[in-house]
Amino acid sequence: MAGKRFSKHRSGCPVNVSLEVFGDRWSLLIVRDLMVRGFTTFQDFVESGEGIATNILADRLRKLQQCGIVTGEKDEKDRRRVIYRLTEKGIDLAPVMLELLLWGAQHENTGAPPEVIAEMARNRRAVVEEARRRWRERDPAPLLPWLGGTKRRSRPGVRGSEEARLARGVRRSASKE
Amino acid sequence: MAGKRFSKHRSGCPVNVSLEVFGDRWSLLIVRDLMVRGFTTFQDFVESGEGIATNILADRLRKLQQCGIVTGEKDEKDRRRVIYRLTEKGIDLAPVMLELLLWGAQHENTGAPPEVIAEMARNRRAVVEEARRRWRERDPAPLLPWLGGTKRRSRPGVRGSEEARLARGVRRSASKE
DNA sequence: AAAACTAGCTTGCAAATTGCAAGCGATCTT
DNA sequence: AAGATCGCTTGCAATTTGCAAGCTAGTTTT
Repeated sequence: MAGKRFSKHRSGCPVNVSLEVFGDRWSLLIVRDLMVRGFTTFQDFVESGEGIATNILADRLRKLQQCGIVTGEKDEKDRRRVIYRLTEKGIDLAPVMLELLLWGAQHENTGAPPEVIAEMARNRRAVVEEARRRWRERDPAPLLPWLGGTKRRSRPGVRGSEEARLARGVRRSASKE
Repeated sequence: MAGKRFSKHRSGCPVNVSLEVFGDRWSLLIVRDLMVRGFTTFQDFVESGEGIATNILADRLRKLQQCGIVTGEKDEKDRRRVIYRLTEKGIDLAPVMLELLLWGAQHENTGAPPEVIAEMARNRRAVVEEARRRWRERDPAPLLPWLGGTKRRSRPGVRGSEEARLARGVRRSASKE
């Protein structure tokens, strides 16, 4: 009960531990796609624009499962498929993801519309809460349509000002902040 | 003016761009040490516990300077020394760092006192504002004493409940959130 | 002012990780 | 029964890392 400290980690600093888990080019992109783009299958990631190699993808999915951020279960309807989902530990990365997004959008040359970014920065809580809601209710519609890979839209036509509503903090949880 | 999109990046997604800048094991640890431990010199990082190799350190410091997160200027008093500091773009990573810290502390086995973490989670704004204040005023005292490498404490003896005060959000900026 | 020392790198090299292409077994589809 | 598809695995070359050693400009000691 009192022998090993911080098990396998190089240092007990939480920042270091977090980076040991997903401090590389790909892990958080996978989490992003699960969280924000409604991806669920291996194929989704392979076709996902940034061009991850399949061996790396398989490796990262395995590691993310091992540390409890992602689950993978066989699809009932097509037994070849594995359906990947975020665990609660995984969806808890939403604030990290959001801050990463805001920083990148504010300081680098990205494809994100500045007004939307500004609104998101103003309504951080609402954005995170919306991400959580989608995860809870397994809503597969992508959270940020301007991200590009808009596959699997639920009802085509309802979307379009989705990100604007979101950024404005329409959801009830946005009362204070 | 209308030729190349998103200059050198693989995809215009802000998350991807951010990860291209500091998505590796070491970059954010360097930023952390500059931000919360008051590190300023090459030597500080070398002795910093996690054991970064000097070639990697030199490389990361160079890259962080190239993308405007860090500056390096010769020390007036000892011309061998280079003093590294965060730019404003660099200190803007404080929210990312905080969320990374909170996630790690809440979900992994780390050395962070749970009560302090809980308080920090409750007072995110105050913590970030305190980090900014220290950066603005060039206050070299480490922000998180329990992080370990407590070098260069300003007045030894005043410390000890520093992190507790911080977490409780003592600073004026913590009024709402 | 010579010798010894220090800070911040650079270099060389072995080991690990990555990217790319091809292959493979299990599961649909026709 | 013959493809096509899905989620991987394997092989291999290229890049990146970790470790030790060296090197240069500036500093302290003698």
